[in-house]
Amino acid sequence: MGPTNHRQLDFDPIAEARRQWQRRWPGADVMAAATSLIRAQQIVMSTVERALKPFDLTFARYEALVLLHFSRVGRLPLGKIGSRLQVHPTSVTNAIDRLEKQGFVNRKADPNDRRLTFAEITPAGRDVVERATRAIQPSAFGLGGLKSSELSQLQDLLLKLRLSAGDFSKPK
Amino acid sequence: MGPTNHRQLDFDPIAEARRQWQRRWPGADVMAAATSLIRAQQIVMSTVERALKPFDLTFARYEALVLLHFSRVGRLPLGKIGSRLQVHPTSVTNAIDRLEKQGFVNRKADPNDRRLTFAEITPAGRDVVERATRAIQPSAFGLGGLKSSELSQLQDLLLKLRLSAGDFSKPK
DNA sequence: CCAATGTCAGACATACTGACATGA
DNA sequence: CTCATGTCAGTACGTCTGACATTG
Repeated sequence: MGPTNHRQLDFDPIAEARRQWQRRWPGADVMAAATSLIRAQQIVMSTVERALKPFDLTFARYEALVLLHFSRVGRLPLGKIGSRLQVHPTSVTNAIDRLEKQGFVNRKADPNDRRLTFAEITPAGRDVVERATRAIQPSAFGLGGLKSSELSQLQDLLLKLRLSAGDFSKPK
Repeated sequence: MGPTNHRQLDFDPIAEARRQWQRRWPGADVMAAATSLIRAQQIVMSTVERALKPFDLTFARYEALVLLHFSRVGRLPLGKIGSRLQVHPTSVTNAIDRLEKQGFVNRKADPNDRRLTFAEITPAGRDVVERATRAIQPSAFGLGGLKSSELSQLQDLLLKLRLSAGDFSKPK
């Protein structure tokens, strides 16, 4: 997931691409913004994964653990995890398989609707989330270069983007 | 790569996560921004990949083709492609293998330094890039919801982020 | 001898498809 | 019957590690 360790370039490859793109095609600005977004995500992702590695967690599994940790009773049906995290059902099955092997969650059947499978976080699971989260903090998710005002500006823009793309429907 | 088709949520899962995070851990704002970034990237990525699918191109291979198309003589050493696109050497080998099988690039040895391998874009390659790019345009890379001023605001913030993370060294 | 470049094999992680069993 | 939920097998892709041959 994380991108690679590479010699640093001494120029902005995106600015360069934008220049070239502009010569032949429309939409150079959208392209540049999109590419920047992708790069930025790679930075964030690799920063977090580096911090999670000692705990043998990937970001996907960490996210699932956090979600369970936050849930009222420490358990959620797999389907709900998938829709919250926007991942494919089979990916959820896979992630939970892994977490179960690691002893961080258990599977439990729902007595009421026996089609459902709950994933329930274990004490060991709660423990790693806490420790992993502490390990992530100093890296600031790779966003340490932004001021607090810039962070919220960024969030606003991304929210607008997500809303327009139908990431979720208008709350209230 | 694109994330999944899912029932739309009727609330913002990130806002919800931020609320919960804030109760127990510091850095809720950074977390929310980072998560938003990841989601936004998924939107952009899946939009582009959807548009590229008819051409049997992935985003990685499309990027490589664009890079070659933009290059002076239509050819670059594999290593250069890797550092520009920030991908692992083996990923480059892999992508070029694919593109070669598709007839979009050829490999050529460098007569001067025989350690180097050039990837050279073919006429068929130039043709798909052109067509694929036209196919992407209407989707605006998933960024159609942002005004032009917002796009450049976003770009500025991401540039700041990339610079602070050492994505490349100060130009000029 | 040492460094750089590209390739290969093997291991993972995620995503997607299609099929399926279970149960509401 | 149908629909929903989760699982499984199989496929594809990209990333990474470690080893290697070639060449400068």
